[in-house]
Amino acid sequence: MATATVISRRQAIADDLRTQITTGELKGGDRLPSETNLAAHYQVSTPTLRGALALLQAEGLIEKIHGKGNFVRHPLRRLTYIGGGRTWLDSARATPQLHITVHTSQLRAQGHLLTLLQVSAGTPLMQFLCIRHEGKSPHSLVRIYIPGAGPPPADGSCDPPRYSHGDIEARLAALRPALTEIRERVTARLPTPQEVATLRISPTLPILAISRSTVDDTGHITEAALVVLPGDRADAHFITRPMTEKERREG
Amino acid sequence: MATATVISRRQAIADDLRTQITTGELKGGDRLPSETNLAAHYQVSTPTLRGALALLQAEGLIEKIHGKGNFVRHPLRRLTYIGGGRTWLDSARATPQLHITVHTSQLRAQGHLLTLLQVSAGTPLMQFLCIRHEGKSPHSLVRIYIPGAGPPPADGSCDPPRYSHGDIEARLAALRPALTEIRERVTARLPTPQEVATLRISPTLPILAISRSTVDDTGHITEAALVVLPGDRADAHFITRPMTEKERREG
DNA sequence: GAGTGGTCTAGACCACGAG
DNA sequence: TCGTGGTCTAGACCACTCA
Repeated sequence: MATATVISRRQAIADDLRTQITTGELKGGDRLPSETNLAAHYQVSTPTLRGALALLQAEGLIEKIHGKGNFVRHPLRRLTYIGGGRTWLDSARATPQLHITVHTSQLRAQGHLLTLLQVSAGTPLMQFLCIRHEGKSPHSLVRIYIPGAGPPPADGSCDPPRYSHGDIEARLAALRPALTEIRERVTARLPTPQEVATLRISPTLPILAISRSTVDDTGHITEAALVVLPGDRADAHFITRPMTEKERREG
Repeated sequence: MATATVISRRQAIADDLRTQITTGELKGGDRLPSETNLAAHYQVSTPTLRGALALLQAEGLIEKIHGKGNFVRHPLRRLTYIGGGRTWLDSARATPQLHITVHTSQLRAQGHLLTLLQVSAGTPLMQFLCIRHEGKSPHSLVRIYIPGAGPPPADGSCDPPRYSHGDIEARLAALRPALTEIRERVTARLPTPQEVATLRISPTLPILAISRSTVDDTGHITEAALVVLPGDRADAHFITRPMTEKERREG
């Protein structure tokens, strides 16, 4: 019995659309026909057709935008996060057409931030929410936290002060000379519904999540960051010098 | 407008089942009620209920077995890969009940191994395929490659020589004093069908993949490894000492 | 308001596993 | 054979985008 390869309808449709995309018949930025039309064309019901599109979305080939349509993604520009504090500088140089929007806010430490920053609950924090864009599509997401209140707002205004990404770079660079080590914890997980929305990715597209703590020579954490990198467009590099014999015994 | 959190039916059901699992109301190995019964209990249609189960499967909480039912996975023992060459020693100590099976083979370099090991096609390699088990379930997977032929088989026998995991550790440790750096490239991706089979995981469970190259002081790669860690049961830590000013200028 | 995707329904039929 | 999960249908209704 050659039941070995029972190709489901959604697989067959996904295969067809995938070859149209990879052969260039459908180019990056193109809008697909509406799901209703596609369903009629392939003679399947809409849920089945949506199953096919979900596969393509999980592969990062298409982008679904509610109310507008399904769009072929531009060929993915792979970005490399570099560990050890050399993080965004190199990649920003390598791909200058990426731009970053920053939202600044102040909040008080709670939840997982307590362990990440090693502070007690209620400690004031500056949060920098940085979203990288490639063209009009969101690419990746970083939240940077710095303990201690930033410059207070002029009056009772709710608007936090505005910072550019350059400001943050400068501020982080200023912290560097005194630091003793950078700890980076890397996990692979599915995106949260929130991340699905802001990054417009599939709920089944793996996320490379990095939580980074920068420790100064007094043992305090001067900065922490939560980096969210969709797995289809980013990876991370770490280069480590070997420990000496002495370090290995003590470590 | 409080449209911010419209919880879908499948999310609500997944949340309910998830808390039942994490609180221990449903234990590892338990079989869930049939999808038809669950759908009746939650008063939803079967496709909706299956959507909820798909979420739990992607999180690694349940395992679907066609024709038998849906089963709660045994609680996951989280393991930490430590970068920079201190890789398996610490974690093995921390969880001694994990055991590792090693399959040794010889092959000739080709494909992606060429760039990983920086050798030319056809170079003989030793491959150590290490599978970690926790009890009877496979946990994670490492392939270690060392350029150069190992001890040749006694005669024409196809069986490669057998090594224990300790042998490999010893061999890697012997390489360490002369090495200059370890490069680790970390990605998040979906598992290959092969990995789905050998690790018995969901096709939508994110994988943390690490490819590691160990470079000696002559610039040659003495060892490389491909580490496959299911995202629900492992993460990776990297600790970096900061570069000096001199290093930063040169780097 | 017109058109789009997002979610859901209440069934149907097929494929697999075990007795 | 029976109960299970896997796939699919032909609609319905809601939410979002844009003119």
